[in-house]
Amino acid sequence: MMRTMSKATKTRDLQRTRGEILNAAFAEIFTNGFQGVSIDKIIARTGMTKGAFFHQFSTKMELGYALVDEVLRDLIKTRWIDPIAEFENPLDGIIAQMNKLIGKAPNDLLRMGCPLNNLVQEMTNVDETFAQKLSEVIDYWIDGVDTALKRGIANGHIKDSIKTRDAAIYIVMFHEGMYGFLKTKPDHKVFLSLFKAFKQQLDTYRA
Amino acid sequence: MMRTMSKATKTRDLQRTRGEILNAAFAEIFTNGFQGVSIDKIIARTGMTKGAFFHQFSTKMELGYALVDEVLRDLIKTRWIDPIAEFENPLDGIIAQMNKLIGKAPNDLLRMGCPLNNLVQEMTNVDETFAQKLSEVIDYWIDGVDTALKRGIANGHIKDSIKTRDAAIYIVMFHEGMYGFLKTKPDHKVFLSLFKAFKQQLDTYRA
DNA sequence: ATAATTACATACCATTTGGTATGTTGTAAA
DNA sequence: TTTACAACATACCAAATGGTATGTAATTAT
Repeated sequence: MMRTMSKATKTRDLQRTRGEILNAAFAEIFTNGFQGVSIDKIIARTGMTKGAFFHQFSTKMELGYALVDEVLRDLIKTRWIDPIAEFENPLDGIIAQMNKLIGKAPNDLLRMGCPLNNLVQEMTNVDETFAQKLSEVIDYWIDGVDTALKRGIANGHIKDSIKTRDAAIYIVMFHEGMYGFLKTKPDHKVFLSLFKAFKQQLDTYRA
Repeated sequence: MMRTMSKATKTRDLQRTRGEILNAAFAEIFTNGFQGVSIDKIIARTGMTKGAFFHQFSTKMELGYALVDEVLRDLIKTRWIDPIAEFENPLDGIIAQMNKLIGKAPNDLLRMGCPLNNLVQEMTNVDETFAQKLSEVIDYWIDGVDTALKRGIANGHIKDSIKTRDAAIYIVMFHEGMYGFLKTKPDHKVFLSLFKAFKQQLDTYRA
């Protein structure tokens, strides 16, 4: 019969271990890039061994794929899609969230860029499967924005003449472009300058 | 006395060798990233040996620095700055060049992105000197656009109320953002969608 | 013409890398 | 309680990596 664990915490837990490895990998890859990180460094960060690693992932590439599917996708959802739903006017939500997550980020965080965008730029040309999975997350993001904009139209906050998919593409591209650009110039003045142009564009969508 | 070379072409030429290595490195790094490329692969492409390589560059990093300083900077000048000067209205020049170099590029080239942006995203967080040198090239680009816009104001094509540096930052960011975004979605429709928004923004600068 | 130097070639090396083979022990079903 | 397997740990390996030491021939200065 099925028994949920009792006594002390289990010392061996497949999913927990997987999560810890993915977290360590995320941090390492975020700062050094996928190709700049070794499996040894990742497991060193977790305190585990190669046995644990290769029990979860058959190759380094598989770890990368899992990271995109299981971590990055969720990150986009949590940071850029779900919060927008809290706003009655999705345009205000998008603007508020950009200001919160990018505009108010410290400079050393800005220099690290966007985990998703970093991988897109590094890996798209290197590995086909990587490219596909990253593209799926981008699409997921675009779809999320698209849906939010459609809600804005139904809400009466956005002109119904606006082509929501085109607008969503612009919005996502601007997020990633901004992230990428601020890596070289992690300056609040630069953010404000770009932010202003972004808001102007979004204003043209308003009903 | 100084004699320019005669007879056959010199078999040994420091600058020529350096150029060949830099060209091979550029191609390799463009497709695999800096960290994804080995010195062996670069010299294999040139047909030279390690002796030649390390006579020019003391480390792999030094090659990267030289690539930014001696190749990427010139690429930006040739592709994105000089051509604009041919147009009386710089805004038209910027738009025409974007359409020419990105809009009319084949899909497999679009998937490779921008050599400069690729390196920015990959290396800024990895190596401080790399970040600095890349930042200098970005600044060089921004300065070039800034100068062009100022000429547009003097020309009477651009409103003199426009803050040219802010506009230049927006323009350069949009180029790199577009390049980066099209890596995941190398689709002409997507280009047109973004291109339209870009042109709309530039229209707000016109006198 | 000769010597000195520079531009490269060759051979080699310590370390790191992704990956494997094999052991050991916690855990759950029978 | 035993059995069986799953979740790891340990030890090891071939290949690739960045880099060096040293040799040699082309070029330049004397």
